[in-house]
Amino acid sequence: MANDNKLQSIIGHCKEYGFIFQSSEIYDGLSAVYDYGQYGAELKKNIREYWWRSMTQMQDNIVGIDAAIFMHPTVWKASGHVDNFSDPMIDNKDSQKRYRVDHLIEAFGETLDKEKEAALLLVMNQLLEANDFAGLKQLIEDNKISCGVSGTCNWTDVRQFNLMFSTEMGSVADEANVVYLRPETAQGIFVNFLNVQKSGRMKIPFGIAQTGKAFRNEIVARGFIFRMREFEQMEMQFFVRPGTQKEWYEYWKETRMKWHLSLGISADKYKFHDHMKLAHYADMACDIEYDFPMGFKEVEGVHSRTDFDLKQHQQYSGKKLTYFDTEINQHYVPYVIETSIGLDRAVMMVLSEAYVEEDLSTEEKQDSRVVLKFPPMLAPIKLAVLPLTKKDGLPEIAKALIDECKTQFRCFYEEKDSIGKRYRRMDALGTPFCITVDHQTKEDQTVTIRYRDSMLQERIALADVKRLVLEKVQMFGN
RNA sequence: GCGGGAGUAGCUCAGCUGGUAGAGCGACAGCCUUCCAAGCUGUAGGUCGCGGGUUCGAAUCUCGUCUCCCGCUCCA
Repeated sequence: MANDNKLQSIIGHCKEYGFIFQSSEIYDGLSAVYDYGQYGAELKKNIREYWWRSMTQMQDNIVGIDAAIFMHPTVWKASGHVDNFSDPMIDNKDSQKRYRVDHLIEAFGETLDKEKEAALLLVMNQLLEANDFAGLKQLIEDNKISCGVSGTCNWTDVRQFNLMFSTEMGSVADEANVVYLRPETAQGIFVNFLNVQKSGRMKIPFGIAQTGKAFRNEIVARGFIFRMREFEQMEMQFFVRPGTQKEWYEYWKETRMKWHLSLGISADKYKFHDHMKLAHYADMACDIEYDFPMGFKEVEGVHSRTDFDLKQHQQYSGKKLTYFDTEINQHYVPYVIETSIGLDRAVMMVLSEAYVEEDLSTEEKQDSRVVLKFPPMLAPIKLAVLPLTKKDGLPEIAKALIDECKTQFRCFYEEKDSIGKRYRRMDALGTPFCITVDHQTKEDQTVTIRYRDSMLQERIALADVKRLVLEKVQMFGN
């Protein structure tokens, strides 16, 4: 319950302080679509940047690309999304339970003997292939398949939910011009596999990374920015020699977990969730789950995708997508290990982790603050410079310091209200460092630096500010 | 999609046995010149989510709709 309140508080805080707004709010909003505000955009950009540099700059054998959202429609036939990304569903009217039709029938099949089960599944698959929804409903009714909750056979019609958005390309809106908004970014990498490998003279094992928007027409999209219809993925496809996928899968599981821990988040907030039921392309798969305010939920997936995708594209395009491995003198279609993290989920994770309501009450008075304890490298604003008063030349000194620092990192200037109030405002935005310029600054060129998390203050030389902050906000220290 | 809850100022909410809106905080301007919010003065800001109905009159009653939250469901 307290966690429900925490999610509410975070959502409210995000809106009030310019991190995340609902899309089209003045028109009542658009369901499950959100906009990033002035600070949210900075935060998101910083997380993306940290991921990008971790996965490209810091790696010897991974390069980044930026593929288009639109792709040839056949891509999605080859990937299996046209056929598998839409699930026929049926509801039981009495229990209000919804089932995927294939799951419902398969579960019933397991109660039959082997022969009958096989016959049932054969019929089901034929009907699924033909998109014969009436036939599927008939099949359910003929077999008197009942709802596990209500026990009745009072079913709605079978309905289709296609999770891909589509639109038309070109001026003529006919069937031939339908294009999809990509439901995942991965295919942009697979179709460019040879382009990158050849032009970059890449040798296996190597990886291709990219970040970008993807779109899914979720039936129910909820949980703030956890499940949105338009979202951003950050993913990397690592191409390996067939047979070595197991070791690389383990390698990337571990490497990606280290990345998460490098955000300063403790290990007990994470767990791996191995997939028992694998997607059609995978031979091993797991999720990295983070303990969100609403419980452990997937933030990242690590999948061993085998050679499924490249083989499919090879088949559908008629183009060879093989690699010649000079070490073993062999042509082969590489196997792929995928790491795929939702950027918006990462934002939500970082926000959940950072958001703290602190009770600062003393015997004399009640006091509290809301503080976002972002890792400094991710904070939207790195440094606030605050003149203690707005006269006696203090603002001039403060502004000169800002001018000195703003080429390197985001700064914020504020002279209104009491110094304590300004500190608290910066806490609410997650600014890790505040510099206060006072009268003593004019005497000895020192200022007060105040730390967000500890609220401690110390006197440092004005000339050292830029270097000190730069050291603390860099992404990769020594 | 089903069930439950909610929508009034930037935020938290009051007003809801019908008579066209208030508080606290916040914001802005000024005073104070203060090293951890809540000192003083002043100002701005709301067709009460949207649409229809009942009524002389609707924030209030009623119907519809949109959005958000929770649970179920779903989730490559």
